[in-house]
Amino acid sequence: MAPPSRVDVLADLEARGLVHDATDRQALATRLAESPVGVYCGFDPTADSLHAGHLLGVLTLRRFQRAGHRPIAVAGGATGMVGDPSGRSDERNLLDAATLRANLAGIEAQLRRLLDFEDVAQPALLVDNATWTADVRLLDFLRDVGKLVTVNQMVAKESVRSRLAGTTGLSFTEFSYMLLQAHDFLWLHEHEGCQLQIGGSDQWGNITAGIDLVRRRTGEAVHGLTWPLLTRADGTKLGKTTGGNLWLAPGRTSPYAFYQHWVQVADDDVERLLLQLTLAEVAEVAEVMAEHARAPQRRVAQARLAIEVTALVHGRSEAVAAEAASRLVFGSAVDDLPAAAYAALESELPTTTLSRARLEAGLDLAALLAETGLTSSLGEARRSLAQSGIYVNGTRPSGDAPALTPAHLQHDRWVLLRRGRRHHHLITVEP
RNA sequence: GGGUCGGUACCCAAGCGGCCAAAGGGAGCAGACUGUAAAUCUGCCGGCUCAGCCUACGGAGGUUCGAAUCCUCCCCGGCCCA
Repeated sequence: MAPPSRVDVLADLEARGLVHDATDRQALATRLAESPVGVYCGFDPTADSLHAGHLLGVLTLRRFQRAGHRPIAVAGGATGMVGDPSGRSDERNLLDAATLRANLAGIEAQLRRLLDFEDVAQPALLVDNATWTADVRLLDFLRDVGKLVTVNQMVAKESVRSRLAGTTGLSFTEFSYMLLQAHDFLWLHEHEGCQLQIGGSDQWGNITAGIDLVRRRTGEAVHGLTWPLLTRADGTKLGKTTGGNLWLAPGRTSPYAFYQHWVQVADDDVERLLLQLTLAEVAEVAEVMAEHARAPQRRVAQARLAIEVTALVHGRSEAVAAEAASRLVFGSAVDDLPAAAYAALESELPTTTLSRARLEAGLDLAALLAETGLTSSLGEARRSLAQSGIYVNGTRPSGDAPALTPAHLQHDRWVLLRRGRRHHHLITVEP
């Protein structure tokens, strides 16, 4: 099925539940129909990798691109120096220049892989707002930008208001963030033909600040659109794992762990995630959901979500490998896997290599669990053991101080450890 | 600058000289039930060489047999006044 045309993007976004707020929808629709427009979304380098939350921005840019518009991804080399107060209850710590540079390089590389720069009609554009901001002189900025914005308007923005009302306060630096972002929109409008800024709903205030600035400076009407923040059905934040964020960088969150996160998504969330985090057409998602409804225990919707999102971020072959490993490990007969299966698991599961000598000497299982990181401490290892939460090759060990011995080796080489229902770790012994 | 209130474990939040590794809630983890879902019930939930010890209640000192709790100074934040 063909992606929506230039004209229907809006309707498609709405069908996916991706429109939280938009400026004059009629005017925006008209403008989108007229001719391709530049669409801008910013990504601030708060870490050296993007995380699951950023996927919405990336994908929405892609949706516009597929519909024939021009995506402009802005890496916030300038705004990242200041820190966006939106949606935060306390003051950010400023990043030092070296960290910022490293972060910027990290997310720029990811954006390059996630967006299409080859597309002949409307190749994506990736820019760093530091290129047009770094050399702006303070006095010029105050005269050209500051003069066009009243503090009254700024104070009225939700992001500022909540901080003024809260217990933490707001530094002038963060207060100014909005002006920088507004200035970005103005610059992109004047130099790159940008007509539309998109972002999460927490960006609404910053986006409208930019729209106002453009109107005052140029008299032209530009547009804004936000999507609802990515949350779970129960309202809690999505894209967080136990260890923190769900990162796109494979070094921080392995493709297998990334894949697993999406397979484990709740039924109540899976449809929305399919709509919002994959490029599958709306009608197709409906089909998947219908199949899922017929046999929810098969979890076809979650499986589809996981493979799609993982493929998007890590590439098809990584996604397929993660899926295959998942099937092996969550399949029924874990104690009867062929050697080839174990070999495949080595590159997917977190793995620890032990010397044969250590194993022959007899290894305290609790200590090993802590060593491998399957449990976060020795204490937790003992607790899990006592609570029957640990499995060796799919079987619960018995006894007060269970040990790992050569007898546990499968194919004379591997042991599969598991904590709870879904945390696996592979032990490999040198041949 | 003055006054005042506050800074407790991942988060919120009690404690206000010993019974405090610190109530309660949330999050998280495990078990039962399941479908790698939700809901529910149960247990756990700082670390360790684990009947004990160590680290911890913004920071540094001090009083005391003993301090998260009292005193001094400092740092950070809110509010009010200037």
